[in-house]
Amino acid sequence: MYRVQGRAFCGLNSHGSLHTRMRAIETVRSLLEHTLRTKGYRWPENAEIAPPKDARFGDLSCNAAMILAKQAKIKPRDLAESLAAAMLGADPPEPSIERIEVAGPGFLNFHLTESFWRQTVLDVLAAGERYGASGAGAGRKVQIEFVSANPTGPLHIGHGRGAALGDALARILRAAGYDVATEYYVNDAGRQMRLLGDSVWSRYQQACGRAVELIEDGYKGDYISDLARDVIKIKGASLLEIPEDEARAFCREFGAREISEGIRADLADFRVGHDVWFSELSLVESGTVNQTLERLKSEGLAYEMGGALYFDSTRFGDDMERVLRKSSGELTYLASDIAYHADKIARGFDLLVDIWGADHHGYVARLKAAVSALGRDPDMLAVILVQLVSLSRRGEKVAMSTRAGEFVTLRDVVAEVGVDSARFMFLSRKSDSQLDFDLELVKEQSMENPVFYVQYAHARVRSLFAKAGERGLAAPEPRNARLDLLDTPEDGRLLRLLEQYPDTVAAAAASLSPHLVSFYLRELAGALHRYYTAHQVLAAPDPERVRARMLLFSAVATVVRNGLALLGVDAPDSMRRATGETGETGETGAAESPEPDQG
RNA sequence: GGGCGAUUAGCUCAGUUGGAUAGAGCGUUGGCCUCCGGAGCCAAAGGCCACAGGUUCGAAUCCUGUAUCGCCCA
Repeated sequence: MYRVQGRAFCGLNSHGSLHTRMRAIETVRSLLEHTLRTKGYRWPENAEIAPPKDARFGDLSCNAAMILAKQAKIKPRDLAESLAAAMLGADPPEPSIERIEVAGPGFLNFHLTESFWRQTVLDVLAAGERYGASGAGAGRKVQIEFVSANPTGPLHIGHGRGAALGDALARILRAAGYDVATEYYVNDAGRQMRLLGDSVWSRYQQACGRAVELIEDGYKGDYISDLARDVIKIKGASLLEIPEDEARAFCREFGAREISEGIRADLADFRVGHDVWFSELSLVESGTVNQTLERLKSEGLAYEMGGALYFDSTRFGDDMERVLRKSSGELTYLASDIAYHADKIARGFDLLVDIWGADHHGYVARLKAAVSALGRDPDMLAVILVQLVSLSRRGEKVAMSTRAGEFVTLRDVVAEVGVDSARFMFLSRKSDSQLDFDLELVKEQSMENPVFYVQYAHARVRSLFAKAGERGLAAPEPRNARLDLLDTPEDGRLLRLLEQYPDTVAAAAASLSPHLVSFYLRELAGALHRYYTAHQVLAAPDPERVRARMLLFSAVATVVRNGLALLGVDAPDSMRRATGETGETGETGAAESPEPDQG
């Protein structure tokens, strides 16, 4: 997470900071790199400077000597000793380094001065909500495509996981200095849309009294009947009078539009927005798909056989050729997916991130092959596969069917547990592990759901400041504050964590892993709670100490707030109000009866 | 039959891309309110990192097999 150099995701990590003051890792690295140069060594490729897991090993630890030892033909510890001596004797001396120790097989352990860490409070307060932001991404253009569910039904909880992930990733990458665009690809062409239209059409006919069978493989949820009733409200029975093709088309377009609007509303209520909604149909109708296929053909990467058109993806590492256009003339999803990604590439993105459900993993190889075929490095496409979410209630699995009464839609789940809980839960797991989402545990607000633990840390500070206001204590001025009074172990812990935050954000961005932020926040909140128990703030021994601790707490609250903002989670001033309700006030019915709707 | 992902404490999960004595929360057990919010804090117990080999100074991490679970494909 704190790698200083090496291969991060697609090589996108680099360095940069909004702060004029050197950060801890940069300080150490710069000193060590300079020392290595004077001794004729180069910085080893995979060396890293990172906080060790055991605080006894100092603030930052580096393994460079162990890596260099082999080529230098020196014992690792001997090399480390000579490097340490050289660094301590550097001219001019590095004032923020207190001491350097050689330990274990040859680690260099750096202890920085307390006054270095105390400066972090000023950094945080000066940067405010920008603290943690960096230029690490150097403005590189990243596109994140996520959710992209077919507009054939409401979003379910699995989509929610992808939505939370994509949205948080966008926020994190923006904070880390990337130029981010988010996009939803609407599969509004093809067979599934026909099935949707036909499903509504058959329900419509039934509702109008015509005895027809439901179509095979059609969509069967209650929302289909609802759509059919909506059609009747608009059109009455008039669709029965027009040619059937037109009636089906109307049902299809109407259904897709209604469902799309529902999806947008669900996402908005989940605090997720996309910059662009991109229509598959528009690619087909504009001829872009056919142009792309022609291009592949002319380059010898696609060929006709038996009336069908094949993409020769095997030459790019896929294990079989893939059909682009069936002999019936129908285009496959892959055909428009390739055209879509060609379009993305043409828009000049440096990195494309696709977030898919794990059940689509079979598409990764062929789409990467497509990117290669389009003449680009396949690693410019990063596919994040989100494992499925299993829903349970008190340990009992909740069936993920569309049967009435099951809480399967994202909307229902969010109405029950709240946006904050749901988002934090999704973002507290790495994306490629399966997630068990227990509705009762999440709702109970027990520590099984750490969002409250983190939010409480923020609320604690805020209510403390409210109390300070009641007592006539003014918010202290950072200038001239006696930060040297932040001298307990608990102070040191908080200060170091505050300093780590920008690295955490940059690491989360570079590895496309929002869960690093949520784990960080749990640690920071824990350190705050511990501090709170160990020391008094407003009732500290002397006024200077009160001011110093208030500044520290203010900085902690800022970082908690900033971190939660990256996850799209609220940072409340008080936990006294119900936290399950968020964003919009619950619309009537949403949180009402959990009983199966017998209608 | 092929492929992808997973397997770490009783449960849910981290583990900084190969580093030092493997961590957290929940649960269990035992402590902490004269004190700014106890939705909190402290401590203890709990591990053959699925299994077997291999690579090297060093492996939960990388390689090869095997087992189990989930999912895709034919």
